[in-house]
Amino acid sequence: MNKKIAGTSKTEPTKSELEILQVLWQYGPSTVRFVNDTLNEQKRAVQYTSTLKLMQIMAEKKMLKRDETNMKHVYIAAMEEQKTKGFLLDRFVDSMFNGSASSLMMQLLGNKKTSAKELQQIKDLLNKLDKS
Amino acid sequence: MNKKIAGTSKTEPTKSELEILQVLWQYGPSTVRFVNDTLNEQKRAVQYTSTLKLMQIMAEKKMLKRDETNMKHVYIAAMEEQKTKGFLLDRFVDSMFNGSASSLMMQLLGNKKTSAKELQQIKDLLNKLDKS
DNA sequence: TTGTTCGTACGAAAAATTTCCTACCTTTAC
DNA sequence: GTAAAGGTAGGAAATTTTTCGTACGAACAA
Repeated sequence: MNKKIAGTSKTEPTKSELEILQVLWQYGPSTVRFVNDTLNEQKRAVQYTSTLKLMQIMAEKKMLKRDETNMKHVYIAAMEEQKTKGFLLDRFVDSMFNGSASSLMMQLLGNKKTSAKELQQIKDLLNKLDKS
Repeated sequence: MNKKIAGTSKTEPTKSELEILQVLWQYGPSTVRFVNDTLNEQKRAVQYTSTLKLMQIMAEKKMLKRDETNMKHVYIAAMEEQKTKGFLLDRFVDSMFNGSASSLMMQLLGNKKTSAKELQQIKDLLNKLDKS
């Protein structure tokens, strides 16, 4: 009746946590200062200590590792980018499109004018899959 | 300072709200009882009054409309399925894949989950886009 | 009638998430 | 040396989201 999917780890990043992960994935191991600056620049206003606190929590949860040898601690994403994105994407497709990738594509292509270049890349991708 | 949410159109369903929207999109106008039963069957254990409360809140926020002519109120999704899904998908792609549809595809197809049939449907879709 | 079942309304608690204040230490500039 | 700048830790508050208890009215069967 109320079944959980086997293997679903409890490590599910919240929205803010995901933002931080994105920065670490994109730029690699970083200090809190750098992450915070990047967030403020790319996303939204947020206080230094808020980012700090969140990253500390994430480290506790083992989402991040950190190098404390220096005073400026350096944080590293402990969740793999591909795995995490794959997991989240799967769940997104499941809950929003009944697990149908083509439904998602339809929505994606119908909704937004995807550039010709994007389209071509997708086609190439599909062709590659054919041949392998 | 702010007392009402009504005007503040924050068109962003939470996780639970989205679950309810899905039921209404899938089955059309429904009573709380039906939605609650469906959630318990398809998703997870949740008390009737919890679902009721949430749907009342959603009605306040204008996410749902409701017909009160009968004792059993009937709720209707006020957010369009396509629009909402499109919006959420866009945001998902933007935040997770830098807005790149092909990156998303790559990730999606890299996951073993996509069937051959799905692949074919996606190809057909792309071909259709070519011709139009 | 009467009691059981099913419905809504409302308040508030509980839980989850996010934010920031304060204390205190280290490094750097002068 | 001293002050300013920049760092961490931790607690607590603020917010958002979710859950549920309680009250009470309507429907319905016996």
